[in-house]
Amino acid sequence: MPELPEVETIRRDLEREVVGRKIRSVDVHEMRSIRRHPHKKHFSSKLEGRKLVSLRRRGKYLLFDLGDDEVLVVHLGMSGQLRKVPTSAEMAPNTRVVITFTQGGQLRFIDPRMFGEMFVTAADTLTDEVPELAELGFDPLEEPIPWVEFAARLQGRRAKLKTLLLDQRFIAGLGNIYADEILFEAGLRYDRRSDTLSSQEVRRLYRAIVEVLHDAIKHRGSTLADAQYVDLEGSHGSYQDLHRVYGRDGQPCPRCRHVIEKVKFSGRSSWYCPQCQV
DNA sequence: ACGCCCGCCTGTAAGC
DNA sequence: TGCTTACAGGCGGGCG
Repeated sequence: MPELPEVETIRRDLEREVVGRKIRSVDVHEMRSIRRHPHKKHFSSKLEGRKLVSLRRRGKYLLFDLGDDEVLVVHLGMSGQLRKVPTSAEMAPNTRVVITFTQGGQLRFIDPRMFGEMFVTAADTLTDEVPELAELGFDPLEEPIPWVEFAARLQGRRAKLKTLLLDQRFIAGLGNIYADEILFEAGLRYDRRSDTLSSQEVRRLYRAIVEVLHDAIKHRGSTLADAQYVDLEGSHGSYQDLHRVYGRDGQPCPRCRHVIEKVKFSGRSSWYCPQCQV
């Protein structure tokens, strides 16, 4: 799915193209995509007539401020897309929710696998009603922490590094692609225990997190061969061309030329260089 | 508290 | 060619 760089790319597009607009009508084609609501009307009536006042991102969540203390929460899951299209555009397969604006144009939520979701909730009870948001760890770009604090948090756990990077309660926004790319950049193995890092290694890891994410945003995220991730306009990202280990088993390491390996780690694929990641 | 597995879904590619 | 299986960027729950 979209990870932090892809969600941030979409957020910036939405800010320019959609924020400030007023919602005329909402069509829900699939209950599963609004599964926290008891029925379609319960969701659509909370949006119709409202304005998208502003938009924030926390980790992989998009939070639209609707005014009147209400928030539209969007999580794209594994295959979710948000597309801004003219009202006359043909309906793409797997379109789950359609939001029509008063000045014309639509925002469409397309999601083949339906792991993504949208819901409206009160802003002041957001964290009570949505525990996964309340428990979200720091966002490395929106709420960076001092590296000594990061060091303390790593020291306080005895988990493998990749497990921690993927744990949204520890750090918000990373997924399988960027966890692997960050660990490569930092020169650290996926299975290195978090409490064994030297302070130099902690700094390298923190710097790698920030650099890889910034770089990926600069290139508008990663679109893999399945083309599941596209931006608001339907365009691909280009950061996949700069991946140094993800999906590159059998190819030479860009740093030391040793062959990149692919392993299974807690049920999913991981790529790394066995020579320069320690 | 942690690690591991499953289920949630559809779509695609690889394997037989 | 056609069927089966594995796998895919996420996440929550349950189990030992």
